[in-house]
Amino acid sequence: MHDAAPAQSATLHDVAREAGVSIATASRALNGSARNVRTENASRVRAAAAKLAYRPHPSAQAIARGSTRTAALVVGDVADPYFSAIAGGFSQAAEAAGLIVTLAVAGRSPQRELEIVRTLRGRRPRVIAVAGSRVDGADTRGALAGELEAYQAAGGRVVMVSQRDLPFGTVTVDNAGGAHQLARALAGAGYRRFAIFRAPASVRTSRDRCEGFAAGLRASGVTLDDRFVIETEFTRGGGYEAARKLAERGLDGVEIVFAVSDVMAIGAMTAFRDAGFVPGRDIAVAGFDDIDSAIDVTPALTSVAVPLREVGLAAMRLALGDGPATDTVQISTGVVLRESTPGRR
Amino acid sequence: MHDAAPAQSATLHDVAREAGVSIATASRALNGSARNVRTENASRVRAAAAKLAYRPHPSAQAIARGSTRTAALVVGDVADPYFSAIAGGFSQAAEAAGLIVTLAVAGRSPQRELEIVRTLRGRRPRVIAVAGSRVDGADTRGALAGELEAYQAAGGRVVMVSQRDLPFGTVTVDNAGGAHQLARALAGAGYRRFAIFRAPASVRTSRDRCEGFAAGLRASGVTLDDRFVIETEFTRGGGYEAARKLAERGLDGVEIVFAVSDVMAIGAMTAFRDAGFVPGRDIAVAGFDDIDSAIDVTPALTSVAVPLREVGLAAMRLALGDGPATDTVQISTGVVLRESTPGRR
DNA sequence: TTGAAAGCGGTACCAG
DNA sequence: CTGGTACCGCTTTCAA
Repeated sequence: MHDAAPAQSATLHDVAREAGVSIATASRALNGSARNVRTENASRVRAAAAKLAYRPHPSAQAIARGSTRTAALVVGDVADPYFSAIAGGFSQAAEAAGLIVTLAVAGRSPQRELEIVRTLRGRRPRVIAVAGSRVDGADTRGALAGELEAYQAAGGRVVMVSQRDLPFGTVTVDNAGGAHQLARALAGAGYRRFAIFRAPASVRTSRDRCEGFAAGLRASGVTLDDRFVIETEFTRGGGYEAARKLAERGLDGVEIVFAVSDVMAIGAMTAFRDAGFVPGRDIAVAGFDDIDSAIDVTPALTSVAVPLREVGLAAMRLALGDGPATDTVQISTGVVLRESTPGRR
Repeated sequence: MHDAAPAQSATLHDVAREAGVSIATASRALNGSARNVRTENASRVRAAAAKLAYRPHPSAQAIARGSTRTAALVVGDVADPYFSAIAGGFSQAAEAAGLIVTLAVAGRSPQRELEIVRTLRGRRPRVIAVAGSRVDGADTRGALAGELEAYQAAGGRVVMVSQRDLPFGTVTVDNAGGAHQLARALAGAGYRRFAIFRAPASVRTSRDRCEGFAAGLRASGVTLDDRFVIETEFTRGGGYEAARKLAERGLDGVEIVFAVSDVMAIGAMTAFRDAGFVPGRDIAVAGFDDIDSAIDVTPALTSVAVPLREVGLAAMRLALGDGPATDTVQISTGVVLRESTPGRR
């Protein structure tokens, strides 16, 4: 006994034969634009299709009409709540538009990101959205831009999520503005001795937040001691490490830490606690993003709310909209004060 | 001035012409199986391809060779750390295998899940992995099974993630066993008056964990009062609500809550705290999954560790492996005791 | 309204 | 080893 040949799924051809019409008619009845099929024929075709469990072959359609029904999203790391929230919004909007989402994970490497965009482009999605952390000065940047430009020239829609540094449609988050406001609010709450946990300067998001924060302090007349601007990894682990070191030195007189992302801030809080300091009492902590778990940690984390789902939705809308392909949509942010920064005095 | 025609990307045809060879040779040089192209020709073709920035058209390849290079993953909700961790593992393994991941979000609705699988199937991915929360008794179950069977009969690989209740390859998590061990450990720590926060009985994962836990209590000689088996939503909000109500009644003498997932448990802890009870001191809490944030909440959450990334990896391996299409891989779980259950006495 | 037929971008078999 | 060519499944003129 040998393997049964895998049952091939029915093709349009089969449906047409079953319905006793030409394959052209079948095509028109099942998908077609101008509905010019006699109702009787149409229903016979539909019946045949149902009977045979016919499914159109998207690849065939794609190649025949020169366009697909997919939207591609590149993220740094799906498991990071920042990206997964964006992905949630994006895929919701995509589904609403009848598009299937193709997800690629770049693992925060510009090199990998470039490879991915190259591959993706070959698949001719209707839109490519890139939500990785843009990194300055990467030698791959020019190549990435070139790849995306070529894709766009061939009719694709490009959307960048985060900062505008390439000439494509962009959904920006008001990182600098949010950080500025946060700094003012914290200075207003009486804090004077700040530390900042930031990612390497090449990470744009981190840099923008950091600069906005510094500007906000300046505007509030607070001096920021550069020794306390600590560079670490843009992850929970990075936040943990930075906090651990600071705690080892007995906090060095620092009253409050601003970490450029909530995951870093949360890691930092745990590190402080592990070292015997009570976050919110011995040391205040603030983050950025307002991810879901910000309200579930103790004390609840002060943060800058970024409507991440909305960012994903906006990216899709921008891609599908008929505005110029280089529009920028700015998503605004807002300070949320919680118990991790009770204030001084 | 009118729109420039979108620059079409180069086709194999163009490459062949540029290289001065036939399109068949070009195809062989660029992709082909048996490499039987004179080296000189091969390099000319490659040069031409590079010059023209040629990318093979996956849809065309798919239709020509009758198979795609994609793997589809259906999840309940990308933004849920449970699913996003699985998605992370899955896409890592997929990339390693040269497959592109197509992600669909079913929003925890069996109806939507069915529609999605239908659509997905049409796209002929190499594998379809379904990680949604399997729900018993949904009238769509038979239809789902039928759809997947047809897909499999046509040569596709199906992998279910969670429990084995359909005759496909399955990655199961030892939900019952882990919950059983957890119950024994907690009973051993001196707890006697338990409450359980569970999802509706139709949600298999929840039921398995619940039953395993109850069995573990029985094995430890602890009686579980049915009044304290509380049904709620399988989300953070569900955990929060259940805890809020319990707190309203002054905890009713309950010493410890087992929530069938960490997100529920974390929501519950926040609710207890909001109501003025200190988790870990006034009321112990345990969860399941051991998601990342379990160690960042206060007190750190006792849980059952489920290696979620590993689940995703295993799903992909199972799909690509050449074992029988109905293999089951069991992912084992382990109790992690933390400060949210300090023990009594 | 309908069918025939010419592609869409590639693959693979078959002679040469 | 290489080119010619028949498809793959579907869409879309073009005539009838």
